[in-house]
Amino acid sequence: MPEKSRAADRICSEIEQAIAMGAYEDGEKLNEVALARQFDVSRTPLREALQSLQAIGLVELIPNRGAFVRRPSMTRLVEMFELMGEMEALCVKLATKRITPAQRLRLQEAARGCEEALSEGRADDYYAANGRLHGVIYEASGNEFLAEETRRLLRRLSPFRRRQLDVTGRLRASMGEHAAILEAMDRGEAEAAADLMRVHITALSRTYDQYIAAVGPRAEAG
Amino acid sequence: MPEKSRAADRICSEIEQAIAMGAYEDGEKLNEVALARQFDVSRTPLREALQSLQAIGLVELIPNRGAFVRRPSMTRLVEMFELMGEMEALCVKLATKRITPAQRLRLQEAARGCEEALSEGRADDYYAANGRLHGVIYEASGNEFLAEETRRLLRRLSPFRRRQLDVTGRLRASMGEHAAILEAMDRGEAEAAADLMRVHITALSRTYDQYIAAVGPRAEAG
DNA sequence: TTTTCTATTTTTGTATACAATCACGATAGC
DNA sequence: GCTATCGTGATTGTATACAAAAATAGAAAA
Repeated sequence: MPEKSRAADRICSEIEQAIAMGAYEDGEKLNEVALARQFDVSRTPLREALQSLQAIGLVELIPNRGAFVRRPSMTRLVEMFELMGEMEALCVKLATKRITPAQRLRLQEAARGCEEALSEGRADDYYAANGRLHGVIYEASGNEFLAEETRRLLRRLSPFRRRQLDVTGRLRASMGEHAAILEAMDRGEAEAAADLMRVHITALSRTYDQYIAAVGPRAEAG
Repeated sequence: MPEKSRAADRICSEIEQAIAMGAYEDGEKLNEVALARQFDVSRTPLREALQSLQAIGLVELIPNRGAFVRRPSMTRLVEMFELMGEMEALCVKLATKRITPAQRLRLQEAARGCEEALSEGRADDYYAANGRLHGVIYEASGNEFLAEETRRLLRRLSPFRRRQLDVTGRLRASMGEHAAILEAMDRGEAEAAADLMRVHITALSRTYDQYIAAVGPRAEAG
């Protein structure tokens, strides 16, 4: 697999990772030439990467001033999760009314995938199936724009995710919540399903809290 | 007022306007050198502008392929408004519980501003006060991230807005809806206030429909 | 000491040059 | 005739050079 083209993208990912790992202080200024030297590229692709990072919200670009790291505080992560929960809840609410038979099948398939992966203790498979399940719900909302924005927020939260934390007892509980959501959807109870999803995401958020508390506001990168 | 620095920003605004006005076909490829010549700049700031436009969702950048115009269809605009309505409704729901006394004062001030502007027939003042009113609600949600994302979506919708369309009878109706929302908030009825806001935004969306229908999928820029 | 202005240095923004990749058409093979 | 391969031109990605703006430091004045 060639991992070549688009230096800008590669740099963006690396810096994203570094910021999430706490390698930079919040508000810290990023020096373009220094970073360019560090990644062994010119300033051109580096500046592109900085713009991409701004789109993700990890840096703020101030004209004629430079790029400043915007590392989300714990408060902000909670805020982001509050919105994530509401958006997923909205997806479920709309999906309950709009889901197509084909989508319902894929939803059930994903749910089965979660069950099997969990019973066999395959964490990676569980996360994959879990991702499919949520993805189908976004799609079934019938609002492609909402689906895109939800995926975008998910991606924005992902660098701060630590899967291992889920592996305790949370995984099994998560399964049960999925089942409850799907049942509510089957009964056509949109609001109930939405509420369950909101709680489901909020519960997820707590594992992030633990991560943040563990890593702290300032941690070293590998 | 100096309108100088940051050619990239200027270009971005101009292209944004052009796309909104229908100067480009959806899916049309944007040639970098041609655009650079057109705006009399080099490719460097032009490419920055294209990235900014991608962040707004008006173009899609495909690696090694180029920039392609993504003009929202009527369907997509409706989808965007559906989400906008839900986000504003969420802001109201949270604000009902979390609003501070100071914010409540500013909310009432903005509402008064709307009334006065309307009674005096000053449309511009109305839009300004209306913007303040919604802005205070975003802020009062107590979720700064939600507020930012809502503002971002508002900005993303704004190029497709045509104020004149509101001036018919919609303006007065809008006022009444504001009043109803604020009253529900005062009574602490979060869900009711949220529902009112959702309807309020949806009603707004219909004026956009009219605009789209009038301008058509392909219109000429000024 | 504090402030303000200025000269210098640093850093950002833009233009240009070069390299890599893609699109397209011609040609060869089946 | 159809497909595949290759070569050429066009287009995107990156590096470098230059211009403009801001940060810094130092000196002069209050």
